[in-house]
Amino acid sequence: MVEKAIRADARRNRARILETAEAVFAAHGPAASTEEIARKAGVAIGTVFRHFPTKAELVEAVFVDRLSQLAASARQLAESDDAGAAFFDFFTTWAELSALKQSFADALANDGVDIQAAAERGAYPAVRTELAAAVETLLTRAQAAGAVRSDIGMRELNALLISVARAVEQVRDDPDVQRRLLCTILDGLRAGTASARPAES
Amino acid sequence: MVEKAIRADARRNRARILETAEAVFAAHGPAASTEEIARKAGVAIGTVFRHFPTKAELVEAVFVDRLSQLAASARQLAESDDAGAAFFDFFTTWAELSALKQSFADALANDGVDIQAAAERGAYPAVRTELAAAVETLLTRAQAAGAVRSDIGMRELNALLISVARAVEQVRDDPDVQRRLLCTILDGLRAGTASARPAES
DNA sequence: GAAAAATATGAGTCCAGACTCATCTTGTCA
DNA sequence: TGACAAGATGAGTCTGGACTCATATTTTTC
Repeated sequence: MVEKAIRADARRNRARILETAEAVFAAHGPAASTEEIARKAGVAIGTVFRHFPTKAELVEAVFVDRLSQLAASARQLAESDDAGAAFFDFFTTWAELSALKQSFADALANDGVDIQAAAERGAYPAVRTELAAAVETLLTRAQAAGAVRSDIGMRELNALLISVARAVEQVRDDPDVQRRLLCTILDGLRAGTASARPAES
Repeated sequence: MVEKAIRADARRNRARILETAEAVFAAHGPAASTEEIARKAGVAIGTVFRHFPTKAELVEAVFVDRLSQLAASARQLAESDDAGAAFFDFFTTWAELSALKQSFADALANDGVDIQAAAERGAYPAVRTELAAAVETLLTRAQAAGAVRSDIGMRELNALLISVARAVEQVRDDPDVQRRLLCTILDGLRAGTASARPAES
């Protein structure tokens, strides 16, 4: 069962393509041409299609990669003692990780318009579910701890996360603006904001 | 100087195309094909190109239309006595108007990626400036009245507006979720949330 | 180190969608 | 109502970008 027949250069190329695709999608959105990715990765276009038979699969691979990172981060934070801090930390991590990934937010937003085919099968739905579960844990615990307003659920949070990713990216040139923006949104999420308003850092 | 040589049917067609384009872009994003718009508008594709020589110009026309509406709304609200309410009302109007316009939010977000050429000339920049000015008035007055936190400026607000448009649209199927989402964001914007927290409606 | 298998190459195919234009139709105006 | 210019038509052109495949290069294996 241990498939070990992958040639070393093939593995290297695959990683390189994935990496490049991530950067290119971030810069030009998922509409960026496969040819550009191939060129920047220093391989022929045929090589890209060998590893990712369709463009949708390439896009999917990039997202699965990102989502995995975020899910891992969420799971780790879920073990923290301070449920409130864990929640807000995740939100911040999310904003940071998303900041450079325009296409990421896009694809999440329409969830299956750009990557219809891919969204139905493969690793994508699994990772997405995984992430959702981890985030839900964070939210529930933070609400139980009285740190987050209790009138919102996963749908609200999801929509908010996606839009935060976009908003933050929009002002990526100015970290101060980013911070204030994030702070504003987080303040809205706090439970009965009258109580636990920490001093501005 | 009064150019009055526009044939009646031409004016009708133009309006029809604009209207249809708005709907189609809303449904499928700005990548929707010109041919589809022509078909749904009941005209030949050549007619679309007669009125809007390039696709970018068609997209621009649709946005200018929307932006004008919003600018008008903002200007009107700016004359209200209650600066705080005016600000929050505008936010709500914005969210509603944006709710059905995916491409609208997109185009605003990247402000000149999809419509590069168009953004540089024509009515677009003018209307955009107009809207920005009206919104700035609303913000400044609301802050002066102590209704909105004073640590944010137009950049933060802008990014927030765009993200709200997206977020709201994402959950357009559920008005309750929409309301809670908007409420969360507005709460974050209020000044020293400790003071003026109205009862949950 | 040579055969075999896996992988890389990139010119070429194919197609969708923007845009053109020769020709036909219709509103306008006297 | 006739004439003519503005407008409409849609088959056809052109282009960019996804995807293929015959051939050339590696790796791997023994």
